[in-house]
Amino acid sequence: MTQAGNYHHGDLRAALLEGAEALVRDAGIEALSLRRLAEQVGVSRSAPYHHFRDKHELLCALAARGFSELEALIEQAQLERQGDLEAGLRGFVRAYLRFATEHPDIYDLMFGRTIWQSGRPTEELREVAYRSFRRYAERIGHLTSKVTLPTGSNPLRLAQASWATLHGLCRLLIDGIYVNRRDMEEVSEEAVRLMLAVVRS
Amino acid sequence: MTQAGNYHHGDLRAALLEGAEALVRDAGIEALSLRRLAEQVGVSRSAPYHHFRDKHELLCALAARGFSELEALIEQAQLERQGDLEAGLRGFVRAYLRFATEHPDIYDLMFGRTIWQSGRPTEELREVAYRSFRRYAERIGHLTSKVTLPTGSNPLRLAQASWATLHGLCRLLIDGIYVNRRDMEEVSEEAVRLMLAVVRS
DNA sequence: GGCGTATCTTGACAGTGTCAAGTTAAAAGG
DNA sequence: CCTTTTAACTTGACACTGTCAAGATACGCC
Repeated sequence: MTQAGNYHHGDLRAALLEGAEALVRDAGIEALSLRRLAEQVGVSRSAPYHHFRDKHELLCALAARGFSELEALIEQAQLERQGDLEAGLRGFVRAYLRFATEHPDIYDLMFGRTIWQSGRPTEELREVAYRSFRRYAERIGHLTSKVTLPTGSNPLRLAQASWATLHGLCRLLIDGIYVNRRDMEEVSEEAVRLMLAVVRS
Repeated sequence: MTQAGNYHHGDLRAALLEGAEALVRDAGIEALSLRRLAEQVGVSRSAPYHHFRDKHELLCALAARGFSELEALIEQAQLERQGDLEAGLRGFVRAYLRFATEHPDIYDLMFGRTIWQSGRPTEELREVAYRSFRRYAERIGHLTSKVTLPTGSNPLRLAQASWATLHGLCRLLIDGIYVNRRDMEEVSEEAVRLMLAVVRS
């Protein structure tokens, strides 16, 4: 049965993932080809196919890693820093933006249509992705438990809409439509204002 | 000098653009290859290179077309239908979402990192894209000219943040992360509530 | 009618993802 | 300890892709 590892190479699967991440980090996602990756890791071009059915499946594994990191970020966020809702929210938004801009290609992979639209996402990926959002929604729900939302609104919808805002900001930034980082910081503060306004109505 | 057209083929440039759009519409963006396009139009594989420097340049032209359509949508929107701000806004948001979901690949092209991040966008594209947003910002500005925004906010920031929200919603939808269209309609109403709340504070 | 030039074609190259068939080496069973 | 099974890996090949260099073609202009 062999517990996945140390055959000829050692642990090729892990090495591939690590190599892929390095390649993406250093040269961008379009530089990540299976052949190049294989060469860099030091194995033949079709060795990866014994650990990933597809290039697509490798990308899913990469994205899943990203979601794990994002989930940690969400859980560690102090949404109410010393009772100050605005400061807490702003801190979280800033952290989210930093995450996206520090790993733009990974973020693109995590939320991009390559994975979700065309090829079907892995079960593993779907799980960790949805769990991330659920955690976020829970925290937003807890945050708004003491206030009354506008008629028609509810915590889940607010969570979805606010995530969409956050996500849109990140995309505009990492896709290169708005290039000025400083500007985007101010826009993100405006986004915080949007979120707060609905809570305080 | 020959005003761009009717040599051997007739007007290859236009035929290529039309063919590309059809190809994308019918089979998705990943089915659009220059060779396939050339074959479909009925010319040799490298004929397109006499009208577009690159594949990238053809994609830019395609995206520019999309922005023209989007600009028309923005200018025709009735943001204040019979004095009802909420109904007008909701109508616009719905129209924007419809635009994105009806041409998902084109929308992805218009705002995707393929064009804006990696290869530099064409001058033509940059112009029409920025003009679209400027028009939107102007309309939002006009809309908020009668109310007082929260301290720190201003019409431009509001326009940017609200577009980000809209854009984020579209991306989540067309990238296949949220698949339920009905749900997204409700989320978009929540987004409208967000925009309205900040105006009414 | 000849010339220049824009337009288009053919051949070629270096990439890509992926598969089929063969090889190696580690684990399992006697 | 030796054989058998089986997972891991390699090599060769195929059909694609974008792009370029060199050649052929046909149109507009003088």
